[in-house]
Formats: sequence, C-alpha cells, structure tokens
Amino acid sequence: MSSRITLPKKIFVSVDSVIFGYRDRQLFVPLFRRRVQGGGEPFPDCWSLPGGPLLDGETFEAACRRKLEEDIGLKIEYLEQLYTFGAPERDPRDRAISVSYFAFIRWPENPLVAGRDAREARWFPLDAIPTGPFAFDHREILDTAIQRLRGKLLYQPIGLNLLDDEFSMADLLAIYEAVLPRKLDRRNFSKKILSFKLLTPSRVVARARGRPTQLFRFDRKIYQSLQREGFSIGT
Amino acid sequence: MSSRITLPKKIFVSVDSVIFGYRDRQLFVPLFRRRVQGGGEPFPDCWSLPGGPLLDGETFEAACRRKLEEDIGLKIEYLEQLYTFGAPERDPRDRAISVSYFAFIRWPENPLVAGRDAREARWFPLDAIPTGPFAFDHREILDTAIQRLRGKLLYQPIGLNLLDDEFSMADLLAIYEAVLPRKLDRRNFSKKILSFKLLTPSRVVARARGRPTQLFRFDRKIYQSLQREGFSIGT
DNA sequence: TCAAAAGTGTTATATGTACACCCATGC
DNA sequence: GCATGGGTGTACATATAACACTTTTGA
Repeated sequence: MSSRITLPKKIFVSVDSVIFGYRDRQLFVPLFRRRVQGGGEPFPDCWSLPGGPLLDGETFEAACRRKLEEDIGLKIEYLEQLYTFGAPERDPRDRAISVSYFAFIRWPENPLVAGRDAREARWFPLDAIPTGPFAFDHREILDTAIQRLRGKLLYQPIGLNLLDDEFSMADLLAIYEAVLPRKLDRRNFSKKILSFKLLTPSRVVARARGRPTQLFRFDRKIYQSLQREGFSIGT
Repeated sequence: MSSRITLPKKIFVSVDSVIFGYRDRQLFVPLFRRRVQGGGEPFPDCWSLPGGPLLDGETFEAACRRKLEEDIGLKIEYLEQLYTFGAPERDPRDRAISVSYFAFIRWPENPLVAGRDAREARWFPLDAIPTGPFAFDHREILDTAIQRLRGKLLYQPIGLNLLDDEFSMADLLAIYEAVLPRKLDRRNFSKKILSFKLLTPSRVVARARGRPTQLFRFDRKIYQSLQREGFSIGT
C-alpha cells in the first residue's frame, strides 16, 4: 500500500516569477504590493513577485505564462526555472512550496496592471529594490534570481532577449554593466561579441547627440548554438 | 477570499536524488529496481532514483538526507537542488511533482541496501546506465543531473567531494575525464589545479606498478572561496 | 630490464587587457 | 566648434595547448 496517500498533508504549490526588463540603460524588475485589507491573506501591504497557484493539469511554464501574459500583459521572451523554495514555515497558513521562474521580457508599451490581488504594481531598477517588507520569502527568491542573472549572462547569450529586434552595442553593454560588479571596456566588449558572429548589422540611426549608432539584429541559429555550447564574456 | 483553498486538487510532492560516487576511475550512480507485484504502485520492475514523499514540516534537504543517509546508508558530502519536475502526466495516479537533488558521496564501505520499496539496488557506471524502462521521468532527471555535473565541474571545485581525504591527481583527473566529452592533458591539468593553491601534498604512496603517487588533501577555506568565486578547468 | 605510472619543463599560440585616436552628429 | 557618443586598431601581458623527457617502481 502506498504510503503517499496517507502520510503528508496537503501541500500548496505556487509558481512565482522574477521578471527582468531593460530600459534606459537600466534593468528593472516588477513588484506588486499586496492589498491591505487582508481577508485572510497574509503579508498585507508587502511587496511580492507575480505568481499564483499551479492549476490542475497545468505545467509550471504554463502557469507562469498564464499569470504573466494573461494577467499582467507581458510578453515573455525567455523563461527558465530558477529554484524551488519550500521552507516549512514560509507560508504562515499551510505548507506551501514555490517553484520559481526567471524570465526576460522586452520592454512593454503599456504600463503594468496591478491585477486583482495587488493594490500597486511598479517596475523597480535593480539598484533601488524597495527596502520595505516582502511577502513570504520573495526577497530571497528575487536575490536568487539576480545572482543567477549575474552568473548566466557571462556564459550564455540570453541577455539578447531583453532587447528589441534592433539594438545597439551600447545597449547590450549596458545590460552587462547593470548586472556585473565592474565596468567593462566598451571596445573589448564589442570585439568579443562580434567575434561570435552572432550579430548582423542592420541600420545606422541617430539617437541623441553624438555619432549615430550602428544597430544590430541577432541570428537565431547562432544564438541557439551559443546557448547550447556556452560562450564567455568578460571572463 | 483566497483562491488557493478551493482551486487546485491535492498535489503530491516527492524529493528524488541523483547521487554520484567515484571508484576505480569511474563515476557511478545508484539505481533501484521497483518491486514487481504492484499493490497499486505504478512502474513495476522499473529502475528508479532514490526518493520519496516530502513529510510535514520537513525541508527538501532533510527529506533527501532522511532517505539517503537513514534508508540507504550513504553519507552525503555535497547536496544541491537540481530541478523540479512537474509534467501533469508524470505520475499516472495523481498530480505529483518531484523536487530533485544532486548529491556526491565518498565511496561507501558497505554495499547498497535495497530498502523496502525496491527489489534490487545497484551502482551503475555513467557509461552503462541500464537501457530498460525507468519509473516516472527518472531517466530525464538522471540525464539532467549528468548535464549539470558536466557543466558544474568546470567552474566549481565540487568534484573533490567525491574523493577520500587523501587522493591523487590522477583520481581527480579521472573524475573530469569520466564526465567530459574529451580527454584532458594530464600535465596541464595538474598545473592548473595546483595553481589554485587548493591542494596540499600529504604523503607519497606506492599503488600498483609504476612510480609512487603523491597524495593531496584540499584546504576547506580555499575550497569555499573557489566555490563562491568560481574557477575554470579545461575551458 | 622493461613497461607502467607519475613528475617536471619549454615553447608556440590564442586570448584578454589596456590603451589612444578618429568620426559624425546635435547643440 | 566643441562636447558627446560611437567606431576602430595596436602593443603588451597572460593563459592555454601542445608536446618530450626523466624518475621510480613492480613484475
């Protein structure tokens, strides 16, 4: 007889995401402020990550997309599983585990919508995450995601998923500098990236003052092979 | 009102582990053969990873250790979360998700014990994993672990957790060669490893024929800093 | 005394790093 | 015409890769 039927109590499974977006040479993360008036919900007025319960018959990824694309209106460009958090006391109500995901979007045209469960929704730059209290262990999840971002950009070309179809080398560089502890040399960075043959020049456009910028597109085929094989930036 | 209380049906959470051990210049993984006579249990006679349900109030890691150390008698030297598998149909009975872990042990003195749920327990070398059917998605979990192993050895010194207190450079090299697709140059490998100042020579012993071997120990402090900062082997 | 295992050194090549200069634009 | 942002090239330092010879033992 299976022990699984009797032993453990019901466990709630939620899927929460840390989403990264890029704009104006900065990386942003959306956070949602939970409602104040409780109704049994813990952590009133705290900041939280977008997420919710895993529904019957739904994959983790589908749950992510349902929440992010349908509820919040973000188009996901890149999605990977981050980590599963399950400390016994992380939810004061019941045993609850959170399968967390890590996502990139292109900067959306529309502002964030707060949705039913939140009273406020805001993009925060990585260097100005709110210091106020977070719901559950969402602060830890966020920190884990930032760490993963830092590590992963260095050996996979995933940063490209943060950019528009056409982008400048300076924008790509800015993503790295927003995440890494140090500055990179603009010239060496450019040479390195171009050496992968990943980018093809598209147009030259005038942005603000200064010399016009070369825009690039990236090649999906080469992207995928670099994604598999790995590359290396900035050592 | 919380939607979490009504919406999803009960989800079973299990914690499964892929364990790596090193012996005789080869890497091994323990697999367990499930019993034949069913009793409601699916996948009779299939190979499976050690694991079981997450109990109330127990962390994932504690569940791993309970299963591996208490039930199977292995002493875990290194443990990290691998991935969480949750395809809706992975368990024919109910919705079930598996939080999987990745572990290293030192080669145990005692043989594997099969435990209650298994009719056979065996160590398999990585290049001779059984081709027969696996329970659930355990084959996929195993493959994910091997991939992770391959990637992670290159930039973290975790391989040392597979070895005894004292070990030879040839043993360390063999771990890398068992996992990587290619051979490494013995001389360059040795220079590289020694350059980290991670190893201190202990004794010189005669093994079989040939010149006696220098044994080393590793420095826990330096290990930890390399673990944090990362290193790089074999590029 | 020979073969197996292990230790040590040198050199060419590739890669990374640190730079300085020129170009095209908006103000 | 000058400050700003962007493009390109070169010399130097460092890391990796390829490779050969010697040492010490057991059989």
